[in-house]
Amino acid sequence: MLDTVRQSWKALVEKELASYALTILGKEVELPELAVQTPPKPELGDLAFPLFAYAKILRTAPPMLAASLKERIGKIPDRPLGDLLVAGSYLNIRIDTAALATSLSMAIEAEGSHYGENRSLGDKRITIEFSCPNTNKPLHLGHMRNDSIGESISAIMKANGATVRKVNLINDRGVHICKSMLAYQKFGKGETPESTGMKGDHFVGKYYVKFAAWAKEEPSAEQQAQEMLQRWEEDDPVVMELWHRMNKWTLDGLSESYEKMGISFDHYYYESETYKYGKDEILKGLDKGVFYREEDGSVWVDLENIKLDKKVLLRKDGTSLYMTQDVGTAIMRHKDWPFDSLIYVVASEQQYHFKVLFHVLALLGHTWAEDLHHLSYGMVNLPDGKMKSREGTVVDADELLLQLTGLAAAEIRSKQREEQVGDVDKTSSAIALGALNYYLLQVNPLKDMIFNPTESISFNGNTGPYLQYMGARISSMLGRYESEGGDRTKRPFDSSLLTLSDERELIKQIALYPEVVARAGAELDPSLLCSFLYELSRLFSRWYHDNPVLKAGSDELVRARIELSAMVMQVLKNAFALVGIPFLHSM
RNA sequence: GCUCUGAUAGCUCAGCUGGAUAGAGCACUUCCCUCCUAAGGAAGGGGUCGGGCGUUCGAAUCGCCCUCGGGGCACCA
Repeated sequence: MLDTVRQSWKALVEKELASYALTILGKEVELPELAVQTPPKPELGDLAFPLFAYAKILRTAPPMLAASLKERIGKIPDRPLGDLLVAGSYLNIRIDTAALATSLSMAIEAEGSHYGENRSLGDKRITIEFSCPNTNKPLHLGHMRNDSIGESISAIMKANGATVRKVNLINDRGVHICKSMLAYQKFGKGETPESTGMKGDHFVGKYYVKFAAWAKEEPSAEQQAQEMLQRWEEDDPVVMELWHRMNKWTLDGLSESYEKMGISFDHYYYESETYKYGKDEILKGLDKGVFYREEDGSVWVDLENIKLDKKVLLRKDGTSLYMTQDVGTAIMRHKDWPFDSLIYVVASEQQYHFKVLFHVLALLGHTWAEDLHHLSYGMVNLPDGKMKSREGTVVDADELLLQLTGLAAAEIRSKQREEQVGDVDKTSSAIALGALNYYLLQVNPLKDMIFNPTESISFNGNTGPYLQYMGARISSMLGRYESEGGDRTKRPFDSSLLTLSDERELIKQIALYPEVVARAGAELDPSLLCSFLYELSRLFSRWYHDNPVLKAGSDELVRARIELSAMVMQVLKNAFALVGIPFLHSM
């Protein structure tokens, strides 16, 4: 909505520049495109057009040019509403925020939870793969970053008009899975998650750790695990029974974690079912002549034209590899649910793998291979270095969430807010989740991030709970307004009363929201929404601290400020939904 | 060796399709609850934007070189 205003001013200034050029030079000239910027301070207006670039061509000093343009445009009778300002070498515009507020209010009223969405992705069908845990241990912080990003990007793509299918590929086979099975067989003594009261994934994880300890003393441990894998591949009934049982334990545990973290999927794939896929596809490529066979029987792809090396696609014994599987699963997924685009949310260490994978799929002639994306995210490190499972520095997901929830509950109690909050457990879980998602999504996905436990459990400053607090404050304010007989659906309201600098800033920020949604989608970057949210909350916070809303004086001013607050709340709600922050009416 | 990626305040991060005195949060020093929830607000100190050269009227932002950090380059996943 802000963009419409911006574009109409830009077109107008460009037109006047051209006409000015004609007057000065007596002929038409090609002028550089006009840049539209935001002035650094509110006093300088809302839009800025730097004029440096025209000085030479028009033989006019930029401040002079700004003054001329101001005069010319000022005379145009049907120009857009707003004031023109000359600020040094810039021509600035103070837009008519009252008019903007009126149209925003109508738009938000009409669109509600859909305000900010767009149809830029049309009805594009996008499959998004994320999470993809192993079934031998519980989730840790690294998974949480993956899950937060995956869930958020899915929501963002939907908000940009796409139809999204979220898929999870469970890594439930392989030698690492056999390790926990083997350790359980040797040391488990028949205990179960039920008998020990442990969550299934933690229970299985315990045996994975146990295997590592045991392998230090028993040299044949690794080999025994390999043998078990062999038996698994041969469908040995004893191994299969154990495998089914232990996988169920882990998956039940993971489901519980997902549920708590607000993560869900439209479809689960299991590597035990997909790991043999892909072989036929590779052979098809061989027939087509896009791959080649070495003398020893292995199948390769030459990646010279994308400036990479050669890559094996099938072993000499004809068996599959990681790459083979991924080729197979991509094709199978497309058969299951024909997509236009596929996004993999996978750590940045696999960039090479995906470059090759996408190229191989293109070589096989799949048209959809042109729209494959690796949403690569950086590692999560701790202040004193990397997380290392061997050194026990891994931050466990369930534990962290539990700790955060406990702290939130303690905060509610210390403020004696139990009564207003109602369900303390539910509210503290929501606060914990908001804190965690915001902390993880705040950083640009591409970058490595440092997870500071002390900072992450703080609810002050630039945090999820700060945002939730602003939402809750507005909610209770609106509640009071209505309980005191106010009617906030009554329209129109007098937007011309919103003249304070902070009010103008808030109106612009609200108007900016749809653009942020679009950009977050285009750049696959939820952190843009986090920055936006923080800025919106900070503006609101400052404004309502200094300016009474319910006690503003006149009914009209109260009504106008209530409307502004309600708009902020709706935008907070909508944006929260895209970054996994639960909206709270009270906290 | 080849390649991708990063370096901004003591710490964690924004800003990077070039533009006006480089912004937040935390931490530190002050101040503000007879007033809609102080999970808040205000003020202050703190920066040669890793270094150099270049392009430009103008560079944290673009290009080249260098330094340092992280990843990747398996018939592992």
